[in-house]
Parts: sequence; structure tokens; C-alpha cells
Amino acid sequence: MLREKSMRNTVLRRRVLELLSERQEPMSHSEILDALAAQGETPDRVTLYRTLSVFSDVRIVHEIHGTDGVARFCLQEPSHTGCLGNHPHFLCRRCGRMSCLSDQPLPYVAVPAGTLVEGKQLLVFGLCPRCATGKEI
Amino acid sequence: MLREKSMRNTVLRRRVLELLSERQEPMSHSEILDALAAQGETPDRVTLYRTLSVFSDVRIVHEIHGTDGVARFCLQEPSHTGCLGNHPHFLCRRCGRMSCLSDQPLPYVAVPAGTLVEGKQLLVFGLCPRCATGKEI
DNA sequence: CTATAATTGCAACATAATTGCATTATAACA
DNA sequence: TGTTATAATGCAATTATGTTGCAATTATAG
Repeated sequence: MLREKSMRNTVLRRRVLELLSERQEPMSHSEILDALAAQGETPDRVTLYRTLSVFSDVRIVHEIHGTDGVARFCLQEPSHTGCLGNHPHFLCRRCGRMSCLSDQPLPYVAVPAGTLVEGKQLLVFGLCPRCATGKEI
Repeated sequence: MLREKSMRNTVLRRRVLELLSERQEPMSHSEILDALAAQGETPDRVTLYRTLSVFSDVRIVHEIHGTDGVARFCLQEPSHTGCLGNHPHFLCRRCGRMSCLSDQPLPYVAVPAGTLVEGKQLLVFGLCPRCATGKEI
């Protein structure tokens, strides 16, 4: 996967890809850092930022910004190659978890003439089933 | 307007509401601060955060988060009272300006059973007509 | 095995946003 | 109009997110 994009195969890059494919949900920089820390790994903060940034550039992952202002990253589905995370996402205001609302298309949006559209994101927010029923996280 | 929500009528609150109704576009905390500074006013940063926060709570404004991670605020249109900024927004990656794509509805999005939806936002990003043609800002 | 260029790790910086608390000013009411 | 309760402000300090520059390191091509 890394080789395909002619990127060097490094420990952190492999770990991040493993992690993102285990979880099926978008993860933020700090969530990834915490998850790795829980396994005794302590990668450099900045390197992780850069790792996620290049993954996003070559479209191995797509990036979604939450209503909390935090960027989250999700493995790009093979079927969606070339279109940045082409489905809505849900963000729980309480537990902060984001999930993909797959298999639903993003709508066409009309923009003023001359506008160059690079992508779009549809974010639904509220309380996830767990948090809505008052169960603890 | 403030009285309706039983909020105290203070200088900053009035100025922010004036500013947001003059401009028809969403403005970020720092854009508002700059705009006020340009008129010789230097309100407290924190107070402005809190002002925007209460405006958002009582739905005088709606809040949109950009792909740059920054929150922007826009006067709630009277016709849309109760539904948080019910139209898409466009954010220019280069000049950072956000605009409303009014008169276009947000689509219905199916969510897992038990989910409590509080709102949704559809953000289109890319280059605005000015920036797309290479003209300076 | 070596060279080179990509990648990392670190320090410093920038910006967005929040919290606590003492002070001030708004608006209700005497 | 004056007094008062409390909402709102101003300030200091802190947290979180994200970026930049650069020297040291390491993956890979040859």
C-alpha cells in the first residue's frame, strides 16, 4: 500500500495503517496517539501529524473535521478512491466518537460560477445511541 | 432581540450582532476581533468567546466548523429559526472566507436507531472565484 | 555496502479555546 | 431616582491543536 504510492515503509506508518483498519471509525490525532500509547508506543507528536498529512495528500486516508474543530482520519475505502470520504459522518457531542454513515451519497451542491470545488463533507451531530440513553461511556 | 432571550443588552453583544448583520457571511472569532479592532474597539478575547457561545446556545447565531478547524458564526435567519443554519457553506482554502450557499436544503441523512440528531452541516471547500483565477485577495 | 534522499525527533512557535475568579455594570424593584 | 442581586466582563493562566525549521537518522536504490 505504501509502496504503491512510493512512500517509505516505516514503523509508525505501518502502525497507523494497522490501527485505522482495525477500528472502522475515523480517529483523531490524539486518539491515535493514545491508542498507540496504550500499547507502550510513544511516537513523536509531530511525526504523527506529518504521517497523517501525507496519508491525506496521497488519499490513503480521508480527513473529516468535526464540530469540535478536530480533524479525524479514516482509511479511504478502495471503492471510493479519488473521492474524499464520500459519505456523511456522525459525531457524538458527548463521547466524541465519530462514525461513518456509509452507503449514503453526498448531495450535489450548487456553487457560484468560477468556484473550484475540491471536496465536501456532511457532518451530522448529536448523541449516539449509547450516550442518548444515558449509559456511561 | 437580546431582550427576547432575556439576555442583558451590553455593548459587545450589540456590536457583534451589528457586525454579523452587516456582513452576510459567517465570521470567526478572530475575524470579529479584527473587524472591531479596525474600528478602534478592543474587546476582551475571552468575553467574545463567551458572547459567541451564548449566542449559539440560544440560537441567535449558528456555528459552522471549517476544514481549517475554526468555528465561524452567522446570524440565524428568521425563516430558519430553530434549525441550525440549514444550508450548505463554502470555505475557500486560500483566502479563508466562508460563505453561505443559501436556498439549498440539507439532505436527509439516515442514522443508526437510537441516535439523537441535533443538527448537521454540509461544508463545501476549494477555491472561491477570486482565488481560483489567481487574483490577489 | 554505500550514497542519497526521505523521514524522523526535537525545540520552538502559533493559534484556538477554556477555566477560575475578582470586578463591574445591567436591569429589576423599592 | 437609588439600591441591589446577579449577569457579564476583564484578566491571568492553562490546555489543546497544529505548524515550522533543522539536525540526526534510516529506508531503499544501485
